[in-house]
Amino acid sequence: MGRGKIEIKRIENSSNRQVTHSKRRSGIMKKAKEISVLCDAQVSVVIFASSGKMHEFCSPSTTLIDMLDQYHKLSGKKLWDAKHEHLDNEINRIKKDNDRMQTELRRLSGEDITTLNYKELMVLEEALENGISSLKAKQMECVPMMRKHNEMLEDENRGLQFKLRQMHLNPMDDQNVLENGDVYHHQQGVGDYEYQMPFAFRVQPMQPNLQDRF
Amino acid sequence: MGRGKIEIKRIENSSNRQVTHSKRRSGIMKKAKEISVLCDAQVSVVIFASSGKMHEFCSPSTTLIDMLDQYHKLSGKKLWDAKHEHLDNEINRIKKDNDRMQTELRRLSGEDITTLNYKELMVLEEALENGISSLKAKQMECVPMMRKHNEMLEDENRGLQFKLRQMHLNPMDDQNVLENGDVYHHQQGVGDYEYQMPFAFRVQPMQPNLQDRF
DNA sequence: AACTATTTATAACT
DNA sequence: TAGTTATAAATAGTT
Repeated sequence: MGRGKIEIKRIENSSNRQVTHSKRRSGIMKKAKEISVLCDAQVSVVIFASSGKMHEFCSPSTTLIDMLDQYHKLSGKKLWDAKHEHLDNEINRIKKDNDRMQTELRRLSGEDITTLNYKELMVLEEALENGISSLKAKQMECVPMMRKHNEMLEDENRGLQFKLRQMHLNPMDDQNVLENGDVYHHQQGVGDYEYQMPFAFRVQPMQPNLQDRF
Repeated sequence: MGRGKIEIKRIENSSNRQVTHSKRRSGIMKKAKEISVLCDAQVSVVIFASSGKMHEFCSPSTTLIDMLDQYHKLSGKKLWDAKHEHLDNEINRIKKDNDRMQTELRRLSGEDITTLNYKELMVLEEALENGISSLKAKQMECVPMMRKHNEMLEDENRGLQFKLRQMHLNPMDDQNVLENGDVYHHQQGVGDYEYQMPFAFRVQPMQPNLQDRF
């Protein structure tokens, strides 16, 4: 393609060679860019002139490093030294572990179990039941602590209610002004008659249903 | 260059894209070879199709590794170190994920929960309960299949018992020799009186407790 | 670096 | 999928 056909062999004239290099290089780079766009391909071109100058093209969707990674995987040829290979292997190993655990977690949470057969479902069920029973055992250990906590809350409750009663008996006292500066107002549903009742009948645990979990 | 001019943008038709990829790729490879000969250049071309297939050209006087070494020197871009760092980062990231999932799995199986507080235990419990309920739902889908299987087993059971009774009525007949060549012997706990009873009273499901799981 | 005659690449078609 | 052909694009030799 040109004024005359040329034989494909080294151009001896250095100047001509340089010109042809420049022209053809830009041609190749253009073609590389075009195929990457037209065909959604990842392309890397690296050209060293005999002068030592380097030129490169890499499709914008990727990097040379990523391409070399893929090259490594697909061709099987080892481009890196042993150290990199070791890291690569470790990544693969950990990734496998990762996938395995991810699958297991998903299954334990009830997702992606449609492909499991009956036997696998039974194994899964056993694992879940074991987890539940261990958990219940652990929760049992909390009972005494929870009871103590409950008692503390009840005490506090009594104290607060006492304070409220005091305020009612002595309205507009200093104690009537709460700590944040707001003036106390009656809460809905709290009748005055409550303040005449003995403490013991009025105190309610603040989390009455908590012990239902055990 | 062709029957018509085309715009340089992704070819949507997959088949056309593949054909164009193949044609243009061979064009680029040819050009790469030509410039390497004509201009005494070192050229590396690597192309990944969107299908994942890889093709490469490397001028015969060198190797990809040598070229990457030169690239390293000339561009100043650290392919190795960058690669190394990149791998290290990825390993750390994945390892963190790994640890997180491992902990979660251990907790779901009831281990290492002594350090959890009450709130965390409740979250865990909820996860386990959700898993169980999803699982039960899935198991319910198996009921019809299991029932069918049960019926098949019961039928087979009837057939076998009938065969056994025949052998008892006609001892040392041809039928007395089982298919695998063994001679039939009484099984423990099967009394002769059974063979006088109507079928319907003797047949038992082979896995009587199977349905208890549901 | 620009031009252009010619070769080469390839888009559409078979 | 591979081969053909009309046309677009690349480029060798020239200015």
